[in-house]
Amino acid sequence: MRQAEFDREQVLRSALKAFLNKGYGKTSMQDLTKATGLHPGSIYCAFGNKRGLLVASVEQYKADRDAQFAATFPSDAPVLPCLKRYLDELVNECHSCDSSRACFLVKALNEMADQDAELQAELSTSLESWQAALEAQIQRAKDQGELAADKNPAVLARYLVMGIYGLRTYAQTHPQREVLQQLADQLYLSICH
Amino acid sequence: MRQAEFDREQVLRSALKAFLNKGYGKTSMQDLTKATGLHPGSIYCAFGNKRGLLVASVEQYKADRDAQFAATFPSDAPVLPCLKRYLDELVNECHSCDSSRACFLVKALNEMADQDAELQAELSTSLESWQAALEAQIQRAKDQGELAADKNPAVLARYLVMGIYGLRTYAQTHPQREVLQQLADQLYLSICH
DNA sequence: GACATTCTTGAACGATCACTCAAGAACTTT
DNA sequence: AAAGTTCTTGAGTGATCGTTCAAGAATGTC
Repeated sequence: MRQAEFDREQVLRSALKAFLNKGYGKTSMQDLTKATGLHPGSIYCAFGNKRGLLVASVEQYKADRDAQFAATFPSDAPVLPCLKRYLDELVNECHSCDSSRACFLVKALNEMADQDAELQAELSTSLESWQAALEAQIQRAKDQGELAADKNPAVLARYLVMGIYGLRTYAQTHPQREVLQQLADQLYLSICH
Repeated sequence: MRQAEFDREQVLRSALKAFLNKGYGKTSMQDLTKATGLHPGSIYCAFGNKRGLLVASVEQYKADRDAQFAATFPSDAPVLPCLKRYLDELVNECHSCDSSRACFLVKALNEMADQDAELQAELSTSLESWQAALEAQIQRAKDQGELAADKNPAVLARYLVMGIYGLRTYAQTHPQREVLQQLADQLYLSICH
């Protein structure tokens, strides 16, 4: 017996970065071997093919984001300050130079949806569960009296998701911190009134 | 002398549709010859190369959108009803089956920005001038007393652009009319208070 | 109707792509 | 330390890509 020599999570994060930089279609296997340090044969042994590496990268991304989400919204804390911090972190991420301004799920969806129905379905349900998690937090805020009783959490969550999509897109032409921060603040106020 | 046999505008709209369907990278010249009815040589004669066809398509798209914008915002009409109608048309467009849910400018920007700085700059300025046109309308609404005097047109226009980006992205996973219409209405209210 | 000019046609080219596989390297077991 | 097993290596494969170009078709001029 002999164990594989690479760290799967690290490989997936490297691949993800490569995909984010160039997009799936224009990331060649050569790019991926350089980014991950793995040779073609190893990649095909571990992930089947290029698409398999993308799928695995998506899952890793999802897991990382879920962990980050849970850390930002502790279950015993007031919700609205956490939401504010969540948006501030989003602004930071969009402002930073590395090309993680776009959400990987949305970017993959935009590029692949027309040609890969299966992947589209998986990405859609991931985004759906993210929206559901936001909705649950808004519901909790309502239950705790942080939000007016006449608010509809489902509607607010949808609007919030739309706003975050828009913010990430806007950041691609306007990465200036002040602009993004102002937009995020307006979005926050739209939710809280 | 002999004139070219194809209608340039129609060719560009066909090419644009092909690019929108598959994305620039995955639209092959074979796809483009089929979509436009032109043979490779004719395309290269008229537009230089594949990228040239994209650039020309972008310009055609821009011109078409500008005309549509001018038609939606007549200079002698009240602004807010026009804005409402503008958003309703957007909902219609996102709801329709053909794959024009994404703005071509944004789609191209997302796919090409990292690899084509020149195109990125052109797309950015196009989007900028669109935002400026929206800002001018909002300013006019303010001047005509349709909006409160303490509103900042530049800030509102930015927020509106962000919201439209978000709506178009949201439509890619949720093309249902009711959902999109509700989001558009919320966005409209965020602008008008 | 014949010549000159321009446009159209589509087969062919080099480059690049995702992917394969047989040989060598490295680790575990005995 | 030697054998056995698994992982690693990277040159090679067929397919597809964007692009070219020389020959043929169609138009305008005399």
